[in-house]
Amino acid sequence: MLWMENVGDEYKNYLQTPYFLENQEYSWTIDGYYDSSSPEGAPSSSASKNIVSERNRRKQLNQRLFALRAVVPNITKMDKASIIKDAIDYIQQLQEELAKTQTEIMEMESNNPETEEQPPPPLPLPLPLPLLLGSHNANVFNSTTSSPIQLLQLKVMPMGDNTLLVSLTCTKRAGAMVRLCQLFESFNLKIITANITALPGTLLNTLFIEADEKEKDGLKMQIETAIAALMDPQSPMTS
Amino acid sequence: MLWMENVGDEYKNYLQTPYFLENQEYSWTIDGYYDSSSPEGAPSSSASKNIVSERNRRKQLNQRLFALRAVVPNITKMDKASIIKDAIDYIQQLQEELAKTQTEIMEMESNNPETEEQPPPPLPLPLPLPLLLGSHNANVFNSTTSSPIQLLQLKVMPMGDNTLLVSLTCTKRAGAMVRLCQLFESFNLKIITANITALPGTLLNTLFIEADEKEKDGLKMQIETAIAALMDPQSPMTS
DNA sequence: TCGGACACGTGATTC
DNA sequence: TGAATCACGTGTCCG
Repeated sequence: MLWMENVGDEYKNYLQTPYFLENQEYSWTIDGYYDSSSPEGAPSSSASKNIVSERNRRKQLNQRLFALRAVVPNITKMDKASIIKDAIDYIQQLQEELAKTQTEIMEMESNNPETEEQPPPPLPLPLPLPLLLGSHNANVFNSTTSSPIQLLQLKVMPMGDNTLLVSLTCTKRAGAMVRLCQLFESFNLKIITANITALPGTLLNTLFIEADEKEKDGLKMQIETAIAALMDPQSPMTS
Repeated sequence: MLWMENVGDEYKNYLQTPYFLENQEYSWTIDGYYDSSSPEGAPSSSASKNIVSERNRRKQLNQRLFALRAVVPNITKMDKASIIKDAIDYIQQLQEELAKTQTEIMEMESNNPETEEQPPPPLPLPLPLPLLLGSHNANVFNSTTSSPIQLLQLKVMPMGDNTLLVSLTCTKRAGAMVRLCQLFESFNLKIITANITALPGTLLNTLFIEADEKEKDGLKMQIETAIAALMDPQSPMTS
């Protein structure tokens, strides 16, 4: 806890009241640092304005940090830096798990296309996948993320020597590279070599995957469907 | 950017030299505050020890904050408080989506119990939902996420024609590519061309960035610190 | 006693 | 100017 106690002391005055009123007693003079100036009248000595401003800034920053700590489970140390670090790790865990579960859903859907004729009522409606991966939804500002990626070209070719060549071209959108990387990483493929090149307008992607003869067809299908799901439904390729 | 420039100024003294030596000139006497004590001999004036300590603490905290910003997409304002706030919102979005997808998986599985024909693959076993929000603790399976990325080589070189060349080599870890992409996308750089190549053990990254002469130094510093923050602290490069 | 973690007041900078 | 943000040095508390 250490510093939180002090923070608590600080918040005791703030959190309960929307705004702290009259903190003039709070800005007590340290050994008469500032008692001299400003005989009175205009109490804002313009220097102590900065003081209170800075105080509020620190307060807000600590509040936010506190809120962050509340959202992240398993905070080990209450250290400021540790809180941020734990948050980072946690975010990465969430991202990874999300990618995993989503690809899992995709696999299940592709394996059981008949799942659509189930009882309509409960059915939360198998979300359109592109929306899922790209989401962080309710994005007013985030139209970039949800802006569709257009698939320009996709080839998945067996190559002999137990390798599969994937060649992909698509339009470049904000977050496109991230989504592509997440997609392929979530596959848990044996990637021999992967290469992504971003040109001004487009994204080129080439990867060599290790797969024995039996796996190839399955993998090919899997990749194609996953990519198709990630891309714009109106894309020239997916139509 | 605002405050990052100052950070750059701060790092100018750190990143290039393992430790800044002889900061006695740096701890210049403010109107002769501390000039009196410690004639010499023991250079650690015990007061300036605190100064350097505090400096490092601030540095680390900013690094962490920067790393946090790298993990969260769609950072709007570079404000410290805003970074934390965006991170909080993002975490809540992730938690929500994860809960959705996992319940979806559970429903699908309960409807199609035969989908278990794939026990051998990773299949992380859909967690019981209540465990979801609270947990993510001590991930047995997820040691990959926390496995550190080691920075093997980093060069940021001005190139004339208003371009900056970034050449990066690091060890390949799960999520490494995703994190790298997020990092660079979050910069909002004018990327002329980017290229990521994944080899069995390592990750090669080359990008050309458009930046006029004035920006170059700032960008260079910014990138170096961001990368350093993303990488393993014990990495041979960051030491 | 030494070091780590913190809040504080201050000056600088930027818009 | 004026408000906002930051880094800095400092004193203090605690293990």
